[in-house]
Amino acid sequence: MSDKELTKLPGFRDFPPEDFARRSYIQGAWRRVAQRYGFQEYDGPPLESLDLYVEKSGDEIVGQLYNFVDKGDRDVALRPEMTPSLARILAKRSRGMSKPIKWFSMPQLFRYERAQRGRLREHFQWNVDIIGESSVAADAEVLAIAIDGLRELGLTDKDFAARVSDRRLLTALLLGIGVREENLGATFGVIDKIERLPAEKAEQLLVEEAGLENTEIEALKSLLSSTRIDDVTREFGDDSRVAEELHRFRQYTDMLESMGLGDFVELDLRIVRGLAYYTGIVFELFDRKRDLRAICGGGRYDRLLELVGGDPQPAVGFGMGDVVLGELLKEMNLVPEYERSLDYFLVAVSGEEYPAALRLAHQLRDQGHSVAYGLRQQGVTKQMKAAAREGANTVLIIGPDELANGTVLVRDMTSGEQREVQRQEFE
RNA sequence: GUGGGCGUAGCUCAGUUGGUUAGAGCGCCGGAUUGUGGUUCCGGAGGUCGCCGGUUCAAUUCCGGUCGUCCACCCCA
Repeated sequence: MSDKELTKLPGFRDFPPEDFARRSYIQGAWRRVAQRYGFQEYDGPPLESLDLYVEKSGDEIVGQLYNFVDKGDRDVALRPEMTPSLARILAKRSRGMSKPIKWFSMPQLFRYERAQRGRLREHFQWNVDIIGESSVAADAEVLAIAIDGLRELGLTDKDFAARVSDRRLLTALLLGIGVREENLGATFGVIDKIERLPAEKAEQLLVEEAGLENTEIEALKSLLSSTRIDDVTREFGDDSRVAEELHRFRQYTDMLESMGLGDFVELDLRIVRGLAYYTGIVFELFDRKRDLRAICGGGRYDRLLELVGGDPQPAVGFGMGDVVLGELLKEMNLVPEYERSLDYFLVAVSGEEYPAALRLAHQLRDQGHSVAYGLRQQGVTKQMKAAAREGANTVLIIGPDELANGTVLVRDMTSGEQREVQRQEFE
């Protein structure tokens, strides 16, 4: 051993069994829900070519890439998000696949930045995507899955909500209130962070960076404070392009309403999403108390497959990380207590019975039961303690008497009752 | 990347106004108990007081640096 202590890298997590159990609990819920919607699981490599991200994901992501040069002189990066990999995987083969393609994954993702609450250098993210379907029903399906993923973990509409918007709708609205086409990008940028800015600062940016006039700013403020589609329709719906976008957006929310998920969904035009590749409906899931960062974010990205060199395919999906979600679950007391559990624990009283115990243990294992026993010769007390520690439901005791009689003492560890049973009954 | 809090046993923490052998609870190991667990009792192991340097007769304690961690900011898939 070196005298220097080996520690884990900053921002990375260990998963001893208690923590691994929590991770499995979350991932199990994700997997069940995805399968319930008919989605197929896939994965890709954790290490990708740097090029996959530098032009497609936007500067924010590239600045936080966990990247390096490998021994083959290749510029590589640990994947910071899954969508580019998905696009790459599908780029070549999607042409021959029946549509829509409904895939999900739970990749471990990486970024290089200082760790803080809800953000580490590594996390697991549930990714769910529908490729090859431009209908708004696909958008609704994807949001429904995200919501159900949280419902599956015991969260309700009292705990979280989806804030939804549509970049196409927002574009039409901005053009409608007089924002010039060349200023759209900058305006989006300011809207994206408007919640985090003081009001004066936001207005200043809208004038200086987005080139907006005062009247436009007033209209924009009214827009962004709208939480009901009806209000937006009344105020801005005369514009034919806006009306068209509103129609689709209403279909979207109506579908979620029909599913019974209406109470989870709120219009919020301030949701833009930082990622460069989103093209349509976008959404984020937040805890109601707003203590935490976004639990989940997603939307439509119809251009991405084309950008990575594949066939153009409409696409919509989301990513949900395990770190923020884990904190919310802990806060809500929705993480089940970790317990070991075992069907049977065998006790050999004197050591003479060890061969018979091994034989019985293996018969039970062949039948599919979980079975353990002491791995060294110890007194019965010790073995019973071990049985309790491992969470045994039933202890099977074989001593000299049982060995002679061909029986086994069956002890129910919950009730404490025990009875003698012929060993053959377990065969 | 910037600023601040914190770093003492496996875990949660106490303590030392600078002074000999640094403590508790929980956990772990052993025993009470050579055919019976979860309770109880007794005993034990486990610490270079994060690391490096400075001040001092003497540093776990004061000072500086560094690393780690947490929080906030920047940013946010």
